[in-house]
Amino acid sequence: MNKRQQLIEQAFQLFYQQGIHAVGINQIVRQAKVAKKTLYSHFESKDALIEAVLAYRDERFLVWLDKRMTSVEPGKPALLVMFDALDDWFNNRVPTLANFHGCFFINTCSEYGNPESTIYQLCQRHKLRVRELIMSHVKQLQLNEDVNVLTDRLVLLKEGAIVTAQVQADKAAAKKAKLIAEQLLPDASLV
Amino acid sequence: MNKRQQLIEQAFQLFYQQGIHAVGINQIVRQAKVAKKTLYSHFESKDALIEAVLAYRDERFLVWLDKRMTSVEPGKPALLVMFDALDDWFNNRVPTLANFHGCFFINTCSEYGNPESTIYQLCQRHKLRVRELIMSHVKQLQLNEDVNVLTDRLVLLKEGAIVTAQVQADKAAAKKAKLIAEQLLPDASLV
DNA sequence: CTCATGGTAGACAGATCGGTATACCCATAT
DNA sequence: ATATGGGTATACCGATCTGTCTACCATGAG
Repeated sequence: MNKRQQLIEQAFQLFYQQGIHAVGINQIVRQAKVAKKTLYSHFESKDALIEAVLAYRDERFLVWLDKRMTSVEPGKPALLVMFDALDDWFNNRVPTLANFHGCFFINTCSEYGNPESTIYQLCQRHKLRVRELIMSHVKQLQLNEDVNVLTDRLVLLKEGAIVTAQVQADKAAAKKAKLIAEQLLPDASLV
Repeated sequence: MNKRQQLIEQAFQLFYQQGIHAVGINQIVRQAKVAKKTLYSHFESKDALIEAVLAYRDERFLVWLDKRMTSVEPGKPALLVMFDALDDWFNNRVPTLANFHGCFFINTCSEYGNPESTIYQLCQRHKLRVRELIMSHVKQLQLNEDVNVLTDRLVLLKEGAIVTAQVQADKAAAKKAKLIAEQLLPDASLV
């Protein structure tokens, strides 16, 4: 019973469902069944807790996506299965990621308008890490074209799908994005 | 000097740059140079003000986008110029829309997790209206394919570009999305 | 046994929140 | 001449926020 982890996980749940500013410290400690003093012995402020929550979610999300993408043949299948994974996420078939409420990092950036802030930059870093993961699979395609270009396009489709699934409540957004991705990826996965 | 409008515009500026929850009523009236009582004579609560701000931005954005898209030949050029318009927005070349801080409606949904709330639904409605605008131009293509499918794809690219420009600070996101859109749109704009 | 450690429960402090009330000002229309 | 409507400025209310402090409890090591 690691209190620190308990706090992080409970804080994430609340932040993700209701937004960070809308959730108070008292609510977190109450639901985590932890004394307020314990929270402040582990984290020096609410901001420090938020940063820990971002790191936790970053890790969770990347491990999950990496596992899904390496569970099939490398190259085109791996890139396409990413959209199947997103589809599972949007439709709440991934308990690890909690009930879908959009991308936690996009949401957090929306709440913290200032790009100079540590919190904002942690969100950017997460997106960069996801991009790196996708790019590593794009490289397996062994294309002549620029790897960055194709990576950017897939990332853009992914972000578009996430936001559409959230705001428009379009649970089929991942499937739609996948169809576009299929058009972007060359038929011969390995030359 | 319409005080009501003054309040809406100043509130929008602050909400858009800092997030709604992060901005207090006192800050709004101070910067709008309006007495607090005047605010509450025009709006019965902060939520009512937020709703008015959403309606204001909805109108502004749609008029702007509509003008841009009808300023060129209908069909494919109109759909592609949308991405040029987004590019201008992302790079702060559209004073009407204020300095780019992502999509105000996506940001607001991120802060108001509950899809049942009026505020959330106003955001959805805005996105639906933008979709309708895009679809009206897709129809001009006179395609055999399903109009909804192509519309959804263009919307997805648009959302992806907005989020990428915001979180990743990728100011070229619109140009990248445009290249994908060109690939999706048929060469012959009118059969 | 003793005592340090890490925990609980919750009162408290100081600031700020949304919203109301008071007191005053001033232009215009009757 | 005066009454009224819309505005200003600001004190105030109760609630809630982050963060601190006090007092107590349990457990395991020396």
